Amino acid sequence: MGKKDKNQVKEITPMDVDFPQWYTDVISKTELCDYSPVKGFMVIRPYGYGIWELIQKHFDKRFKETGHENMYFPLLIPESLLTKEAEHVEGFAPEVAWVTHGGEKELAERLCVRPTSETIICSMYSKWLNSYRQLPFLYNQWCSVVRWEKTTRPFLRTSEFLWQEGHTIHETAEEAQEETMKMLGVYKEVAENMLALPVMVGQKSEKEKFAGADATYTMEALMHDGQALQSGTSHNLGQHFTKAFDITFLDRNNEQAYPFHASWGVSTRLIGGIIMVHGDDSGLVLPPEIAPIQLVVIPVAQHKEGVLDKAWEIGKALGKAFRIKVDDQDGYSPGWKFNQWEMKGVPIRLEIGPRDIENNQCVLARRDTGEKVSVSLDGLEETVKALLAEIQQNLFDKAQKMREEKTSVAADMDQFKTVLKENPGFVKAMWCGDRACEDKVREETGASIRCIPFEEEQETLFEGKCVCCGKPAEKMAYFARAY
RNA sequence: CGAGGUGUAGCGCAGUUUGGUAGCGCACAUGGUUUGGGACCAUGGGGCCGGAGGUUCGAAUCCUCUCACCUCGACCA
Repeated sequence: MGKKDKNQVKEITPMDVDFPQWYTDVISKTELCDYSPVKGFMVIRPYGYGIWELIQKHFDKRFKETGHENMYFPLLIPESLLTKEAEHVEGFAPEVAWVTHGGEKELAERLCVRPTSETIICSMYSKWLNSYRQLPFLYNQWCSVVRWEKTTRPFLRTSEFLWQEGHTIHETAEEAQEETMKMLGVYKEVAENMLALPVMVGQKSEKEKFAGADATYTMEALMHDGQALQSGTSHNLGQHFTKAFDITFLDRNNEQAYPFHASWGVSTRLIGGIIMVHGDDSGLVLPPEIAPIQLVVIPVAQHKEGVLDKAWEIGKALGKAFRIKVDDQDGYSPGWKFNQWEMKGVPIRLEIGPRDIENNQCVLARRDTGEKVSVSLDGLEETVKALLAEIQQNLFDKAQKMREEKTSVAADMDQFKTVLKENPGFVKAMWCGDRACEDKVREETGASIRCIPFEEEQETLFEGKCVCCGKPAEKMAYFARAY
């Protein structure tokens, strides 16, 4: 894009100048969300909610394909339930909101607004489960949760956020682990194929794991500014909650046993990830799979005979196969519309004017590259379909390339600091497993362990010496500063 | 919760130092000319200057106290 064009989008601060400002500019100018009267609570506007609905659709489809059913649990959880699992309450207590009154009357027991639903769900599971024949329980719920955050940012960290939480119960530890890994795999697949977000997957350190889990697995995406975003987590909760909530069943040996539990979630934070991975100085760039509008038809010289009719004819035909909009607003120049829809991240713009109609063609402009081509109106649906697929793939490839460019290795602390400063992003380094080393890296560099990759992705760097203490280390970890 | 910053029309800002009729750009409305990368002319509507106290003949401006929001840190999806 030329200099002149860049200057035309006056409303958005360039990324290089001020990345956080760029982010807030983009979300407000594109009307994804707005601030509400209550701090930390955001209003998701139609365009932003449209993206969320599509994200939901893709994940929900895969959840159902993997055997899960949706359900819904209440918003409020009695204090006595929340406090049953010790690690869990310790982790969440500082950020729960409490309901103390019903009308004017003080409640006998205060109720918390769910920060997550393990406790209320397990309290019900214990009523429902009797026999191994009923297992596994494969349930999910779409809802919102509240965590009273001190610092909030739209989509990335809000006091209330929309998410899904899957809660499954299994006969054996192996099955719970299998489910945990399977859902992490589903997350990665949808993130990469539908949201075009390349993610690193792996395990969280003890320090970073979920309060009340045996193990937490995560997918981590890398943003344009080199910071990582935890984009989804899958927890193996072992028997922490099943024991605390006395969930028991008669097993195959006719003995009472505690089952094994897994939970997994993704949230509206993903929208923040999409913005910060794909966006540019002109605004949003949306992957076709989750774009509320995949193609916008812009009539040129629309006052002229036949132009609007043709635009609508094309729009209606394409509308059967794609999510489209015909921008026939009067009083805005085509140039203004071009910029407007570019800012909104619509993958393809279709221009149709008198010259095109004469030649039985139209102009297609792609958002990801800015490239414009004239194509025939014959076979247009196929052309558009292929182009959308190409854009989807290109966005993923670009993001992956960016991540690779922003990934460094470090042998020791000095090198760690240098590479992180010169090329902010992921730093691959050996880690001995000691909490002290993890803390020290964090303290001195601001980077935390984002994930410890699985066997197949593991490498031994620098003769297996811990980046911090130099002692033998078996595992390589991905470090980064994070949102 | 620590450190900075900002609150004036829907949005972006000037005006505050030195108190004296509340302004500019964009957006909005109406009419007209335009329309292949943010068109132009004319006319018009819109404000307890975040809130509460105080000083003063007079406060957006000075003083005190508050509230909200943004950014950066510490903590989390």
